[in-house]
Amino acid sequence: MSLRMALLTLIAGQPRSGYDINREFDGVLMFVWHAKPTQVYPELKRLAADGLIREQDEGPRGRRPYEITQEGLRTLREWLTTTSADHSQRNETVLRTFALWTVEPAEAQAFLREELEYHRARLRGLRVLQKGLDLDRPADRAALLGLEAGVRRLEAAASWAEWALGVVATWPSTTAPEQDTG
Amino acid sequence: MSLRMALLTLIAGQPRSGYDINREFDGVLMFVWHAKPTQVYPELKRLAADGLIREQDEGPRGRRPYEITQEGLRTLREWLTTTSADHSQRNETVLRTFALWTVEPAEAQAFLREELEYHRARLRGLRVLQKGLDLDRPADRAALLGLEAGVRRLEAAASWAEWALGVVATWPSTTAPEQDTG
DNA sequence: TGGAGCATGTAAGACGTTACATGATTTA
DNA sequence: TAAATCATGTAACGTCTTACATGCTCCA
Repeated sequence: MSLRMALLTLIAGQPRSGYDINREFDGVLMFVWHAKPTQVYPELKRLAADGLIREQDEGPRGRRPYEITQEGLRTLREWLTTTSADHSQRNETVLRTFALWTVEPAEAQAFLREELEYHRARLRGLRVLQKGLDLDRPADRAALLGLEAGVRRLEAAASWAEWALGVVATWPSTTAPEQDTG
Repeated sequence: MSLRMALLTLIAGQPRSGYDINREFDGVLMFVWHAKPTQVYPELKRLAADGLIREQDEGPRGRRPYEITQEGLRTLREWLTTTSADHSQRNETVLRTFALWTVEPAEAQAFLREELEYHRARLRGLRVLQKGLDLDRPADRAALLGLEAGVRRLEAAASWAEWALGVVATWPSTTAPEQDTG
């Protein structure tokens, strides 16, 4: 259900084609929602068939931009005000962390260093995007909040990885299990 | 693929039945991984058929606890060391945030207050769990890192919601659009 | 003119959820 | 002895991914 709402949210902000949406799913929205092109295009057709979005005139290079309809906007508002958010998440970084005790501390540290680097790089990207917003546009004012959520999450993830690296440094090797020194 | 790894991770930490695992997916692991009982039970059967886990003697009340095998542990280590984590995420709270400009500021604030309360409540729960860990057990040492990741994420989410409430307070009503006062 | 990227799609299969089913054990 | 909870499952359906297909346009 939420893929529909993700598409409506993007198109409500400004008219977009499937291709535009796919680029967002690969970029900014990677930490919010994502879908493959093969899922996006048929869903856009369905939204149009249901009257929630409308195909605009074909743009350059065969683009098919969609705009939101009154009915689409109404559906989006209803979703926001009458249903509550699903808080269940899937986070592979944390899942792997729970299994880290099964590998050598050196391997665990390699994993954490990779995570640290990844989150730092993403953080830089988000901050650039945040500066590009036009706060006179209501949709961009909301995007500011959304991007700030991403920035704070990435900062938390990066500082966690740094902290975890220090903790793992104190772990005994798995092949030479801990022994008391008494 | 990662559901298998989530199950292996849990069972590697200590033997567990499907029921145990379902309770974890509903509780601690809600921000890490989740699956419904109807997906968990068949997957456990498959893992056992593949020799990655082994059914122990039937416990009280018809419980069927599984323990990890050497082959299962080897598979888990290989996953950790030879593949890298998928960082794509789905976060309905942030998705909804991008659409918040379509509703009245008062409705947006109600949403943010609900989020704030939710994250604060979860945070308290995680901190209790973290205190219950036995750091002499390697699996619990890894769990400490995992739970800390959750704590930091929830802290970030709560402080973001507080900040966002302040920002939304400055938004003009959608029915009475902004006008310059000059 | 040939390669990279633009832009949209179909089909098959894997993964995940919802609805439903079953029986045992503990507690009131 | 009735209700709540424990504990495991099947079937149908919906969502998402992977593999494959097509043609256009920009740039070197």
